[in-house]
Amino acid sequence: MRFTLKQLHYFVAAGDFNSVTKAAEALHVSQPSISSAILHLEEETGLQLFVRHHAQGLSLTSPGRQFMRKAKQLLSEADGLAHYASALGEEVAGSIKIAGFPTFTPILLPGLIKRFQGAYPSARVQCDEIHQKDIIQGLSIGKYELALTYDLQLPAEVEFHPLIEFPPYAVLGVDHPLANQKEVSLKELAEHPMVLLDWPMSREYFFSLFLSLGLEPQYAYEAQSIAMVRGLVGNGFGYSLANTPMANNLALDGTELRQVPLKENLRPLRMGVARLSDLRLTPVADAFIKQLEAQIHEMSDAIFAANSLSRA
Amino acid sequence: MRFTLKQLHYFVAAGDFNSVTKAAEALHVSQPSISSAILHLEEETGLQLFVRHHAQGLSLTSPGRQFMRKAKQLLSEADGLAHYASALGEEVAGSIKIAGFPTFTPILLPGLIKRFQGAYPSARVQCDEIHQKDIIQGLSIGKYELALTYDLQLPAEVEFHPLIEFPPYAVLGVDHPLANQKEVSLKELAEHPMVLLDWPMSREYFFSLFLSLGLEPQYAYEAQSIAMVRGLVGNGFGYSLANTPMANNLALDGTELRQVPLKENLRPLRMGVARLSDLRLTPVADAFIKQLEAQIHEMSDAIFAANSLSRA
DNA sequence: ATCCATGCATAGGTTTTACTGATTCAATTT
DNA sequence: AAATTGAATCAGTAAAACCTATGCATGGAT
Repeated sequence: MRFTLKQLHYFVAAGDFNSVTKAAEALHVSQPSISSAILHLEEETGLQLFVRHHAQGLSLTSPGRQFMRKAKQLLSEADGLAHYASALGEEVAGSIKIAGFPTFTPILLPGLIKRFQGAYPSARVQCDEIHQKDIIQGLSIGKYELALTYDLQLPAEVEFHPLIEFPPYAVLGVDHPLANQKEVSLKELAEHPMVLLDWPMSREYFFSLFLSLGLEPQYAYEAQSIAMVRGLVGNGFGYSLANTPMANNLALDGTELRQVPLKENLRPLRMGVARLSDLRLTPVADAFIKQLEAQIHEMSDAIFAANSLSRA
Repeated sequence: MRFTLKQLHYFVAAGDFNSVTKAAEALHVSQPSISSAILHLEEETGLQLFVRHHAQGLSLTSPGRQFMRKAKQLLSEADGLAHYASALGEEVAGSIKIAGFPTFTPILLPGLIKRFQGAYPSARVQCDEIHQKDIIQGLSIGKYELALTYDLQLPAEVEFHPLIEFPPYAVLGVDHPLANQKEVSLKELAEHPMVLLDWPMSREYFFSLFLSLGLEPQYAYEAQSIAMVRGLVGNGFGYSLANTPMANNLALDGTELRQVPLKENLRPLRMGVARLSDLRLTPVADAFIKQLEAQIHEMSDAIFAANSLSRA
């Protein structure tokens, strides 16, 4: 870098006033400061920027005027950067990049993002749907400012704020022998074939539920997506277990599903916001968390209503 | 200004390398220099730009990444300004603003500008047609880098390079009693009414020609433009005097004119390039002068040919 | 014509900032 | 446990930015 923003600033002021002295007064610095900034720029660019008039200031040369036009532009862009930075630090503006665990993200986030961007139009949300290991990795290298996930396998440097608990429930095809019960026990289910959501953390969690009661599930199918699990269950391949409440009881192929609560009081999953504990949050992130809490609050009512319906 | 380009540069390097130490090596400065630049920017913007990882460098936070994007942009624009300045100083680029005396400017410049911009496509010429007083004023305040004018009334700080001499000649309507002579003397002309080009410097110059022979012209009309002078002469209001050779012997209204040389050996006008003596010329200006000299050279041949024709 | 005022440039000295080498501190790897 | 990595901190120094005072050339007033 062969010049500083300060030098450009001094030069531009002198050019605007056609006077070193007036520029110095306006900028509250001494006259030699302005003078030397100009001299430095002239030296550096090899251009004669001003014609000096004895005892009556100076005036821009033709190249001086051309250089000044561009210099002003650069200064205003530098100013823009300063404003941009302070906006990032003080206002709800800019973008936030977050990670979401893939089970509930498609249910929770679309409405939340809509709500958030309605409240803060100059903010943007970008969410990656990824698994716990990548969430933790992404948080710790600062790739994501926040993550929406379960409090499982989180290391010490990640801070977790729980928002809602999801107890596990059974998902059954309408033709399943247990589909019409008000409740069903894991013990009963263990007799039947199960469709497993074969995801890193989910797999162990569901297995642990059976294990805690001394049971062992029979896997009929290990599917890689929730849509596939629901399709398989809808087509009678077996029951499945889930935590994330879903407001839709049709699989993608239109087959019908039942959500049935479990008799046993099993360890629920706690969903919440995870963040790096020593990372200062931006205003966007703070605002996003607030909107998230409100959204969860409203949704738990809706979920409760939906659950009531499915029970009826 | 709350940050310097250097700080941004250091920060961006650290962001690119995800390492303070690597950035320091790359920029050939010490590691604390980079560190403090980052700290300063974080302090100044109020943003946490990096997440520090013990013993394994650092990584950009989400706001850090956003800030870095803009910072890189600003740096590249600063670089652009540096290049722009050095182009102005070293290449034939940018624009040149010149002044031209209004008599010959419309004859000389259109072709010259065409030629010049053909040779240097990234250069622009802007010419004001103004009178001597404004030319001198404009040169001395650096408004014009060059002026094409006569060497009359030029102050000491203006340097003049003569290019061509224009002897005065008579302009007559075809029906003028003296129109068919090969040559005409001022003495003869002084008996007839004259159409005067009533311009500051021209007025005195033409008068001085008569004065030098102890004559006095009779002004029939004092016109404010060359077009008007030619129209009046063409319509028989009187003769006129001119220096600037013109390749067209029709007035704007189509009436015909004759150019007749003067018998007396009168002081010609010297046309040339004027510039402020202590103003360093840009490469554009230098190139323009060269093109001008070539143009004048070619045109004097053409003018000579035209004059011969008018004599025949 | 002389004197004063104007305004940029320069000089000398001081304060501020920037930079470096050495060290510390925390975590990671061996 | 020891060695290594890599950022932060510290203290000393070099550089730069800045200010006051002065010089110098000119324009305008008396």
